[in-house]
Amino acid sequence: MASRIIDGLQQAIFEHRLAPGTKLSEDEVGQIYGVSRTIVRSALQSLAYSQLVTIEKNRGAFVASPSVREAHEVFEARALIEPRVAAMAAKRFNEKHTTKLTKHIAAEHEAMALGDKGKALALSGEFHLEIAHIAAHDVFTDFVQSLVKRSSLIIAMYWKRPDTTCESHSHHALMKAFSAGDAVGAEEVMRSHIVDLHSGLDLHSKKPAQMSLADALKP
Amino acid sequence: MASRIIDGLQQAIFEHRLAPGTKLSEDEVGQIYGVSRTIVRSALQSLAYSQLVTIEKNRGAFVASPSVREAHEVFEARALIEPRVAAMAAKRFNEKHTTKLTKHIAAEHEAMALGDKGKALALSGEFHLEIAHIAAHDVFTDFVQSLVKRSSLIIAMYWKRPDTTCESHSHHALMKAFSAGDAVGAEEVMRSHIVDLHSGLDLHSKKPAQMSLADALKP
DNA sequence: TGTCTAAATTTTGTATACAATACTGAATTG
DNA sequence: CAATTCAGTATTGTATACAAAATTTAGACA
Repeated sequence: MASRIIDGLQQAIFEHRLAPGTKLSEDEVGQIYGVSRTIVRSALQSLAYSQLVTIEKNRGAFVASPSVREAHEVFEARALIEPRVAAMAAKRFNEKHTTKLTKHIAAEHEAMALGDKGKALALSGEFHLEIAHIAAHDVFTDFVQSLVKRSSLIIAMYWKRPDTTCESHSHHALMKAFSAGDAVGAEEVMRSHIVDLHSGLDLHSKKPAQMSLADALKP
Repeated sequence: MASRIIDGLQQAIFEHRLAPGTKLSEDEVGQIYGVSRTIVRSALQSLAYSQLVTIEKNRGAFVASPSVREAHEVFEARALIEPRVAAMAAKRFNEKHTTKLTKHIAAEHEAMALGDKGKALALSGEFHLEIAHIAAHDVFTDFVQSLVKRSSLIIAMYWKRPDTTCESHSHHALMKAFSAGDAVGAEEVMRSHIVDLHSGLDLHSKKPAQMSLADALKP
């Protein structure tokens, strides 16, 4: 099944084990996962839809290397959509959601304490996706999922301070607004949280390092 | 190339020549377009990604049949995103855009006058997409494109009055706001235009006709 | 008749084979 | 020595072949 390959590549991209620009040869990927190119092609096509991979005709697939401009756009989109989603979630929030999100925040803390940056980043993204699920709006959920995935790659590329993840505070504040059923508050907290994330990026560097070159140094 | 098949199927879906629920057999589609199943599968996967087709494991692909709920969600999303896009477009608007949109509106009028409902619907969707291009925000443009496509299918299924298309007035008002560089005005016109479209749907019917049954009557 | 079962058929899922295109590098030439 | 051409190699694009699953059909039985 292709989903195993999609997940594997996604994870590797988010954790920067596959650097932006890296060539994803169909044969190579197929041998690693023990499947034929047919499946790999399907997986790569799927990853291309979610913009984590770029496919060039007759040249193959590469790990995406989002531009500074694209990074801005993704966070502008999040700043428009997610506050609305948070407001919707606040209106539907109940006890079950509390326990689920609480666990999530705890897991984030733990990952951060252990210094597992990759896992912390993944969990932080899942938190936003979980909120969309609570809002129970499939169209917005799809958008948020897409934006969160792209953000994971963008953060992996452009995050200013490799040490800090600095998220948990906002997530706690969101929880509070949800518990109080405060839609307006949740909306505002979410907006400023997204703006924070956006401003935590270093989007002034001339160009993202073209990793395919770095890769070329290897042999 | 798969794009020919994607376009062909899309057009057929929008124009209701392929009814929601219709089975899209890989072999059948492949023979029609003179390509192998490989290409057809790729095309169907692409259409599934844009939600115009539903793929069920081991059962195949079917023309999507968006639910009433999905219809509401799509237009709610449009009502959030497109006004913002319109405001951005208003700020970047110039002469070249005027001529392009004017032509577009004329074409819509013509199609409507000729009673070509399918073409009028397609042009109306393209108008919204054109605005997104003017706004020059790739992320929002992708979202608008996706939403417009889904809207085309939804309108084909749920539109109240088969005769009226009733759009051109709003499109003209949008043009006016753009020309004046009036971002706030454009935003508001767009919002009410989307709400109009939304309320032009008949979303009270118990269930969309399951066309696969109607199809079964054929032989 | 109507329903259940099982073989036969069709259709999708996956792997492989062949074709077309792009990449690599050595030989050649200015 | 730089640039260029032209094989040879490697990789992607597409078609086909085989495997697995679902659907259909036929027949048995009540």
